[in-house]
Amino acid sequence: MEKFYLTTPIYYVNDVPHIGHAYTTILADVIKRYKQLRGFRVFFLTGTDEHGQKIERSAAKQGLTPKQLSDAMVEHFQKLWATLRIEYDAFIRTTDDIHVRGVQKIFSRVMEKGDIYLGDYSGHYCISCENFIPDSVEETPEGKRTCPDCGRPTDNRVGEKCYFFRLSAYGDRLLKFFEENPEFVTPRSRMNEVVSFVKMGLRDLSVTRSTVKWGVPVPGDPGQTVYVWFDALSNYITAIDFLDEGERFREFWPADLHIMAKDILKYHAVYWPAFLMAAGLPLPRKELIHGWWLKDERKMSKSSGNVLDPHILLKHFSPDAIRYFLMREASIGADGNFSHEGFINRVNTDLTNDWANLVSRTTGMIEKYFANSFQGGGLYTEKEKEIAAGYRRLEKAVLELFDQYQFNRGLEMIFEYVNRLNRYIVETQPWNLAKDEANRPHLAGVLKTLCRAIASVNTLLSPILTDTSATVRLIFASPDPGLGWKELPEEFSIGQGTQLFPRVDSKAFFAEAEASPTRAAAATSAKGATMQETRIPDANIPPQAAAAAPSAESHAVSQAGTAATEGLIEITDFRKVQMIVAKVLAAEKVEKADKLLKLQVDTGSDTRTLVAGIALYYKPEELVGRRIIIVKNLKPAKLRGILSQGMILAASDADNRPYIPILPEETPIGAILK
RNA sequence: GGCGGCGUAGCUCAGUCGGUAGAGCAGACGGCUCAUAUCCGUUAUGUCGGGGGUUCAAUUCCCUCCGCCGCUACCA
Repeated sequence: MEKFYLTTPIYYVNDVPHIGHAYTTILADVIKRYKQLRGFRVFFLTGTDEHGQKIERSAAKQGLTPKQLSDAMVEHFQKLWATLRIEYDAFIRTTDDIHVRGVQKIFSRVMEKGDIYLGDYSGHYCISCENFIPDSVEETPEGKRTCPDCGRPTDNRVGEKCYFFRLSAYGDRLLKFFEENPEFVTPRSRMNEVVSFVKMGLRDLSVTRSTVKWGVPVPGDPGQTVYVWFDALSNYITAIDFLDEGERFREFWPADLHIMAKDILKYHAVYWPAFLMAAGLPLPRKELIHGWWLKDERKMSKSSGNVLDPHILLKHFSPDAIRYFLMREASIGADGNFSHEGFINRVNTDLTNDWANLVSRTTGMIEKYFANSFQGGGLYTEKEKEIAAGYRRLEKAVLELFDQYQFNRGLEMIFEYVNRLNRYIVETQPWNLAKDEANRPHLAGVLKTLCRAIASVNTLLSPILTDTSATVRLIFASPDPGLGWKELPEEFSIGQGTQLFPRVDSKAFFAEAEASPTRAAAATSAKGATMQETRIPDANIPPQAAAAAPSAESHAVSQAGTAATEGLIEITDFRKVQMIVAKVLAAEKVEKADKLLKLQVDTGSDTRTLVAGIALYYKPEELVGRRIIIVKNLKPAKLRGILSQGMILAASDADNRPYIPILPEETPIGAILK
């Protein structure tokens, strides 16, 4: 029996589980059950990431130890997984002893090999981001540096020593591996992203922190703790007894499938394989990258308050309905869109009207015409044979799709067949056959064919519809849970039919959903399932209000949309942009950059650095002493390693040549433009 | 700015290695009554993002423009 080892990311416990976590984990569970159906010996791992300063702090805030906080959060996750019928084989916590010691073992091994070295780093460090400031970030006149990620000034030199992983040495080996295993990352577009990332060159990675106490101590150097990725990614092997390289490890490693959302691709597809190469371990076979769930076309986020809490769905829908919707509605790789209308529609149409109703009308007729028990044989025509043949064709096609994790397309085909069965009932008209005693054998043949078809289809649905498939199996007394056309005997009885999927009344649902204050309880960031959320040092989550999604206001306006108001903004929108007068104190060209000028400006309230792409047209000395207009509240961004805290306003012609408005000498510095 | 992808019925999407397009949902009409007012059949609509080119013929190939998404950058 072939083995199959699959994993979800371990979820960071700074937040309660949201729909993104649920999606990843349900997907994993569906794959597990499907693989079992195909005869694999499956091991399914999930868990939680519990280390880091963030946990340390929020625990302190609540008067708890980090472990106590983690324990409470872990309970949330495990409860939800149980409710959603997730059957994992192991739940790893990074605070587990087996993990801590396992990480230390890998660390030591890589260090002995020489790929982890003690760096003599004496630069700046940002405490809040737990990150080093690269040397390319220049010092301010006061000897401070600004963190490129959060914009906070810092002159901390706490990280004078830390350990680095020699990632730079693995670029070629990674590229070779990608070339030989083009299917390593699925879908292909994600593989391409990884390849181009590696081709741009890799820098060594700091893998420890002396500032973080809540973590795995570095062996032989307890002042240092192992940092995020080295700690977290290792769970995939520590959980299966890497520590003593026990039977489970020897049996299941390498993993056959790592599942994750797109935001942690780089860490899994670049760092993780490199770590494993360094440790001399085989690499995982495949990584499946899925998209995020959008809510009504918009990204879910705490700030938008549109995060979807699985618990609210569970109040109205069965776990099967939720599992079905998530698997049916999004194709792997693309972002899925979640709307309550779409959800209700999908569940009512497919599950209630088509599938449950098919079961219901079949059981109803068997009860009515045969008192739930078939005695004697049946008459079978070409049509009945075609139903069986149709199932065999269906199963072949569906297995091919499921093998590629294309559950949405497989389910689509299954429901085409369900429709075929409903049509078959109309074509054969059992209620008319029942009127004439002479037709009894044919009537029996029709209904028994339906039983066999339903029992067969039910198996295909069983990885997704865990509860109802068990019920259906009971009703039709089909003992064999395996695949294939179910050859039920000629004489058998069925159980009492039940209502598999109660119809959800959308009006009632919305009335209730509007009334319940969804936001408060479960406000969380709802990227897909992310291993680390805020532990990702350079996660680059795009700012919410920025280009991607229209703001609520502008959306509403365009919806209301007469032509006259199209594209117009409210005065409140305008006021969000703080434009002020600033004086240029100093200007210089940025090294190794043709177009960039670095400016020091006085904003009236502070002195800050701006970088502007104007070097082709303005000389530094032209600008010094001038009063210009800047956007003060623009999110800082690093350009060429320099943090730009704002933006110069300039007119721009068709060739992108800038024309900077220069204000009169007497304009007060810091004056607001409005 | 670079690389990649996308833009097809009111909605969600499939598809065409060139011969003017489909599936589900929503809509309209009809049929059945076994079933959770469910099921089955018939059916309207699309200048297949705009423009140009190659061709007997383009939605499908090429160019260009517009819009959107992803990664990335000396956009901020």
